[in-house]
Amino acid sequence: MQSPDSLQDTVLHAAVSIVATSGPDDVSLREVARAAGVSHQAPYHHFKDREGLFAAISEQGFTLLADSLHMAKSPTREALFVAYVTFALRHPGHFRVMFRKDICNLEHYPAALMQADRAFGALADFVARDLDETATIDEIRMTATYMWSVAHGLATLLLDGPLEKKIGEIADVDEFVMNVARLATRALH
Amino acid sequence: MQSPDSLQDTVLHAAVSIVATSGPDDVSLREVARAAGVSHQAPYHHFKDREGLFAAISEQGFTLLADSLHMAKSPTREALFVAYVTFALRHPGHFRVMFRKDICNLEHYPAALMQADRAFGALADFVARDLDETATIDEIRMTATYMWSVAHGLATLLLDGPLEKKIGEIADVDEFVMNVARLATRALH
DNA sequence: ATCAAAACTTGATACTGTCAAGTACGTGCA
DNA sequence: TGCACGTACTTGACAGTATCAAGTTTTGAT
Repeated sequence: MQSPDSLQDTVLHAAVSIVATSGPDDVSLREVARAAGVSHQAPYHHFKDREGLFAAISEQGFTLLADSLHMAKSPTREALFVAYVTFALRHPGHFRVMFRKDICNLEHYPAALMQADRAFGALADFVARDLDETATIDEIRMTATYMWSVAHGLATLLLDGPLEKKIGEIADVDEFVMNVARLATRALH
Repeated sequence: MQSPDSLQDTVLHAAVSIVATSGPDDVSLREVARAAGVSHQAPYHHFKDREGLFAAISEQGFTLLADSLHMAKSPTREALFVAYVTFALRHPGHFRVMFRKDICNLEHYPAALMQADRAFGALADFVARDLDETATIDEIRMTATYMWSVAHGLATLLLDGPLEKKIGEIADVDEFVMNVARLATRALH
């Protein structure tokens, strides 16, 4: 995207790029150091360890996602779906890390956790506004879980799953996502 | 589960167990070799390399999943959902590998791919039978994608995602899954 | 009994994350 | 000006890893 200046940005950018093309397992601190033209230990001054690097990617990713979801002013249900899936497809280098608790447990990174909560808050707020006032807490929670599941499932299946190879056959991916979104929202009254 | 006898089974079992508790990244061929009490190179006689080991896990997992989905004789829509999610929660050591294309590209493992197709075929067949005859190919494909997305999204969010920490609060996980399934199927007429 | 293949071992190489100890440099302060 | 100190970075070392190569043992069919 941009041309980063600080080593911190350079390393982060290189790592996201590797995740986007290969996956998190192929991110090596020594390789991003080489990519930045510095010694193998230089990145450790900006990230505590490998997990810290992934935490930074997660935080940036959830910030972008939360912004995307909040951006949709007076969104429709379909618009939220599409925003979620679109984020995943346009930022694979972030999305592939954000939910990988095994490589980065967000519980240990409050700043990242806050951005994650902000993203999920956008969905919860929408659902609370969208359902009529007779809805119980359980109904709201169930509905939010449902919406999130569809969007997350579709995003992961499109991005890395068996649907990926069929994307080529789909003329307009955005329209396909929108159609699934329309189908999904039919479950809500 | 069982007490495996052959080294191949022992190694496979140990790997699945590590994935279930820690994740695929913590699977080391040397560690499973140690667990089996053999030299660090012994596993290579049964699996071409690390990816081959994951392919074997995937094949076993998709076999189990396909069996589960086919097992549900004259299934309801909800039963299929529940079967999928239940499989993920009861076989995390398999499920966490089956969709990780970065550590194991099924395209290179025909036997595993066949089991995967068998699992997805179960869903596709059901959808084709479930929709009325006026449904177009696109509608069938869209519906199958939708159902799969909900089930897959819910499974991953429950297993590894932010919903996991809330599982404790959910009195009856099976009932919770069933309720989401009921909500999801309301989208289908 | 023999012989070839399968199952397994030992050894080496190149990579990784990370600890430990250094060096270079800018900035505030006396 | 000089000097102390923290930040950014380097060099070096260690243990762990996947995997190649080459050996040895075990086994099973003829």
